[in-house]
Amino acid sequence: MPLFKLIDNPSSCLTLFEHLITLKSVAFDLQTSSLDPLKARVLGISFSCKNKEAYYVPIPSGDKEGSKTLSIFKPLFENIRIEKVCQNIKYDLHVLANYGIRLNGPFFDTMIAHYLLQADMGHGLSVLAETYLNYSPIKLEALVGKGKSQINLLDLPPEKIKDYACEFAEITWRLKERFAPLLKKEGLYSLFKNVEMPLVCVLAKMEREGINLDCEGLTIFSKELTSSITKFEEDIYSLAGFEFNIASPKQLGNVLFNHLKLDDKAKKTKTGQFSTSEEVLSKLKKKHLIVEKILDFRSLLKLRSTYVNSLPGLVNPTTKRIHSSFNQAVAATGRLSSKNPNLQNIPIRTEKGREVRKAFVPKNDQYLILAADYSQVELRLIADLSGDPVMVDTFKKGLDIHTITASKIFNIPINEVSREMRSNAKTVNFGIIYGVSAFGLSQQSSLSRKESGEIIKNYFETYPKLKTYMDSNVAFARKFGYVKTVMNRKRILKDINSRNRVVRGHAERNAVNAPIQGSAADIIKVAMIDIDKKLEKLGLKSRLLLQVHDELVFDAKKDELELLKNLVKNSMEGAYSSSVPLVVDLGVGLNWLEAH
DNA sequence: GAAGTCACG
DNA sequence: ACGTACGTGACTTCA
Repeated sequence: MPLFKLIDNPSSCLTLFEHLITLKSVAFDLQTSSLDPLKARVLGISFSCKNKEAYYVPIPSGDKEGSKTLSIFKPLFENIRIEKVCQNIKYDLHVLANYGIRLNGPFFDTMIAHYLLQADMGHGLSVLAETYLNYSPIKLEALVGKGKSQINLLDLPPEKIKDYACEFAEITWRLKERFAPLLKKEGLYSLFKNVEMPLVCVLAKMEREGINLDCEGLTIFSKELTSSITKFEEDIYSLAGFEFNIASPKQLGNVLFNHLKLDDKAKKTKTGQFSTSEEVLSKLKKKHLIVEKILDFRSLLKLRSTYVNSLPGLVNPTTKRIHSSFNQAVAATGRLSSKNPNLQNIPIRTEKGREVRKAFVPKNDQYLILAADYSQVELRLIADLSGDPVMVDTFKKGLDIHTITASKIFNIPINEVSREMRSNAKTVNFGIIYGVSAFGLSQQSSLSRKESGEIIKNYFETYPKLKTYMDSNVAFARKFGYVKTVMNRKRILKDINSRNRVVRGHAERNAVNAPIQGSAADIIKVAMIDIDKKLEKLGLKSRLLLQVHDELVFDAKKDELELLKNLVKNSMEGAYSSSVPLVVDLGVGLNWLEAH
């Protein structure tokens, strides 16, 4: 039987603290009043630093006393010599920050450790315990119930929480013991120690900082959208001859293909329904006036529901800012993701969409928005990694890669490259990163399938080492079952030797794409850590707010602007030494759109 | 809760 | 003859 002990009086708290402070590493877990890290209060802390042993310290309710118990452990949390072992440490970082406690590293986050070991599996504590410790932990549900009758941990006495909380910390401890040697064995320890763990703090700061939103602007825009939407709705009903729910793909498909018979061999989705996707509808524009109206209607509806109407509701009433959360352990390639709200997919491609981006504004009139983005970072990386002399040369000379590509694949002088040619070349360049096929390229561009095939052939003749590089990635994956990035991040490709060619094809494209997308992710993470360190060291007021894969967004204090621009550019461009220069473009403005 | 669609890099 | 570009998250409909 494990030793799980309830520590519920001041003197035993002190004894526990005096023990823990002598250790090199401590696992802990917080029980809290809310899943929202910015408002959660601590109800209890469990500690473990030994197999089969853990302690649960309940925090009495009422802020004053809560702070008192927490303050006993504050020197432990802030000690920079004691490793803190947690499952999803960013959450604990936030909750302790709510009490003015700064949780200091070194950190060992078991969730992120496992993300590096097996990116495309789940990283929840119970899955990990089952997989690595052959043990099924008590479910939170067993304590608080589920659905409507779910209660808050607040309403449970400490004795009922003790076993659950102790177990959580003890499992976290044991997972660390498993994962630390595995990370070393797999060559992932440096990425873990020097990139992912320091990044946790940076992300926590970004989330806590939030970003300012111009809600009034959005309210006005929402009214505009609504009147356009109503107009389109009326037009669509009259063109169809009756009313229906345009937002229902099922009803829409019925109207377009059964009533109006716009296409005899209309594409179906995998469930047998008519597809009404933008891709399908775009090709039917010429057949009937209704089609374009539907496309416009849908794009406006999307803007209104996903952004214009919902973002203001996500402004935190206390801070008056939007606090997204950045997930460090979901994207299989090593990228971050953003949710609640997702600030990595704010519109920019259409005129109406850009109105949304305008609503992201500086903290106050002493600040501006600074946006810094890597120019074609993935193509530069593929040039670097393949060592293709033609592509490397193009970037070294600072030439426009898409124009040069067009000139070479269409075999015409640079100054005769048309807009359409450049655009097609750009599509091919992107296609390369994704693992092109003639079909895929023809879908994305104005080219036929045959033309696409020829262009891909030309492309690889132009950049011969790119083909070699892509093939070698696939061959590597076949042999070892994974591919890796410049910082040794791995992506396991279990289907790379599958007998099913669709499944295998997907894995093969991943073998090409993951090292590129993942390396770009590694590099911007290094830059973020470096920038954060410098902002801190110089005591600047400017703040990193968002990361959008190849872009960083800042609240830039006006009197720090020049300094900040230099600092950011240098950190980003210097985050990786490549045989081709990494180039960062900077933009400044009164909102996020202007900063581009 | 799955499916379809669409916003971004 | 097959199915077909990489990675995410959020909203609406509908069973």
